[in-house]
Amino acid sequence: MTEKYKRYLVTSALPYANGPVHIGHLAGVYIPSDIYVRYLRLKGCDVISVCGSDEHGVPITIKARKEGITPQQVVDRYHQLIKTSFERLGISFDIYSRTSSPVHAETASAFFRKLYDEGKFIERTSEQYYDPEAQTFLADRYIVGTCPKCGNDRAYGDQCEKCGSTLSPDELIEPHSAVSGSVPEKRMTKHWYLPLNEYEDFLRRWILEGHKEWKTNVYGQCKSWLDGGLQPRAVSRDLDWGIPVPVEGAEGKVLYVWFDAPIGYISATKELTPDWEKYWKSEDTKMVHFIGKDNIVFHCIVFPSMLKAHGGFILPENVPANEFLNLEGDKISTSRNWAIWLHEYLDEFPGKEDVLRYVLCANAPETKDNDFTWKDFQSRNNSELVAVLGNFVNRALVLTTKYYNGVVPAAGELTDYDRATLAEMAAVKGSLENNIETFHFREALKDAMNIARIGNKYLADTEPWKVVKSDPKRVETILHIALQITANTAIAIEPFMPFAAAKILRMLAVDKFGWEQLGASDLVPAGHAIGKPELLFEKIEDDVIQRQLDKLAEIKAANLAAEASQSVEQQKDTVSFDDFQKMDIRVAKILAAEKIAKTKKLLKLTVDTGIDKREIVSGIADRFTPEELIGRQVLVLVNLEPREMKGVLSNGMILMAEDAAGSLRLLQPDGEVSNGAIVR
RNA sequence: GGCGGGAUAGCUCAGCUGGUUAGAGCGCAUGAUUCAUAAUCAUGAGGUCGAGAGUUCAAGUCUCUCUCCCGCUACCA
Repeated sequence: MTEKYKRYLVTSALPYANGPVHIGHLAGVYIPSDIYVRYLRLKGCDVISVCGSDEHGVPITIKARKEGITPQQVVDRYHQLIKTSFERLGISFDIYSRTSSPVHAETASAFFRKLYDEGKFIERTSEQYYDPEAQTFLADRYIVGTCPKCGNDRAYGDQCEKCGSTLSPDELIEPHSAVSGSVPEKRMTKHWYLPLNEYEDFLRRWILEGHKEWKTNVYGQCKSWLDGGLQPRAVSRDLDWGIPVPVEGAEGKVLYVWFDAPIGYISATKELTPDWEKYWKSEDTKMVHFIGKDNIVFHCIVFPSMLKAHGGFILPENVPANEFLNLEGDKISTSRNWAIWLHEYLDEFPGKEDVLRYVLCANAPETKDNDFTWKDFQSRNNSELVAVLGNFVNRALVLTTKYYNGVVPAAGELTDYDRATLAEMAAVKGSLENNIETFHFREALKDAMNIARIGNKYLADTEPWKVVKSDPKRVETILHIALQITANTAIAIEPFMPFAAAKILRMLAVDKFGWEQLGASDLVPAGHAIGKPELLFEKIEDDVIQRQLDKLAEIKAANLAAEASQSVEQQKDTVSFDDFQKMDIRVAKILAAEKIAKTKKLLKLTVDTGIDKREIVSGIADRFTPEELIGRQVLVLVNLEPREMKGVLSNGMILMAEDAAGSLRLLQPDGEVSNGAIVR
């Protein structure tokens, strides 16, 4: 399968430079991509691995504003941190660039301009929120208000971070600008859109017919989008942080971050090599995008459409997207600090880069979301890395040192068992290659570890420590073979654990091998002096793990405390008695309740308000069943402006009490009163 | 509600185009062993393959219905 391609271009999702990298990013994207790339390099393939920081977009400007620094300062900080953390973990990008680089600005700008000039965009004018005081348009993120769902008074126009619900700015209660605090108004603004719908046929043929081999999660998601019909997507935004739209009269507009970010792969390649075009424009290049599942649509639908619209570029041959990694049973969350940050791990576990690489690969969320636990981390280190891999290498080296003073003995006549063992070792290669090339890295890692298992079994079966007393000549052969297996182990684990591989080579006092030598039984020649044996991995004791668990427990406690302190909202502005009197709240009885079809949360309630019998729509179906509501008396705001939802007219609002934890309660008179009783 | 993914031994996961007694690693039990970081090796116990129905000579593997988890999405006054 590799003959068809002369070279490889491997991209890894650009980390967003508003925070450090955590284990979820690593397991999902960077470890798999690095394994793939290291494997190809070891094979001698022409391969480049490109990545960089994604440094534009609204969240970065918000973070900057919050901290009172410039967006550039924010991205400088995280770019540096991310770049060095990757290096320390041995992630071997050929280039780690950034989207604020001049080359990128030029590349993205030219890309846009070409599509613009060729009429590949459509222009649309629409209403957007505008801050009259700061004289700027406001992205949804920049509009702050009270969440209609949970009452959080710091919800953003696109999402409430407290209850997690997705919002639009129109839904916010008392919306105001995060920039100036003024009340936003709507103004007309012009933007450019990429008409994805025009690429539907091409995408269908290319993905649904041409790439059935893609992972089921990727293929399924693409199919879902294509079947749903694609819409034109805006490629520009009103913002002052980003790459200016290179069109006359587009002042104050920048390229939308999703448009500019993937072009970052191209610019990074340009920065890496003047030969960049052969990687991007030559049909005999195999391009592979490593991403997380949140990025599937961009990399399979949007970016390919961009490339197609531009013309001249190749398309990805595969997009191996992983699912998400959880941490100790809970979703990893940057804002809640529920994560293991790479830079912290590197500081706290010096010399254990490979342990993290190993565990994250062995437990990678390849087919479904997975859970990282410290206990599993410890167990994999102690009973797999130490006991199987480290132990085997140590046994072979120590025996050689002990019996032959560190000089590799010559092999005599091989027994059938020797030959069978060597054959078994050589057979690993095929399976290992196949698994890596089809992106089954968990299985591939097992294959690599198998070589050490074969070695342990070989030593246990041949018992050199016993035979040395009766047949010292035979032991020379045994250890010669054990050392060959050791050298093979170093080759096989290199893509996964480069540090350990290098250490084995150092202890064997040999140069790096090529991938094609895997399976060979003449890697370490007789008479060669090996180095001093050292431990490859060390045991991790309970107290180390406990410390990490304690740390997480503290974070959890801190989060709970923070939630509790926020749980009681501040009192709202005073209202006049007149205003209060305008609200007509009555006791009403729920006569009927039924779920509205095609919604998850909406209930259609028929209530007797005393005044009349009317229908009210309420979004509480996930908390209450119709049965438990019928017959109950509740409080209803009866003179609320009617509103239609899902085709049902809602005449009023059921009043409920909800606390910060999201617990929802009906309000009910403490005894039966007649319907229509006034609440005041 | 719509769409996508997942549900297989105590735990983490393999099981390709349906075909002999359902596999691996860890954990557990028993035995062997002591070169090795109490590390290894062998053997074994453990599963009505989420539930139900169907197609078939034959289903973990195909079809339908349902349940539960995880995403995305939807007009949650």
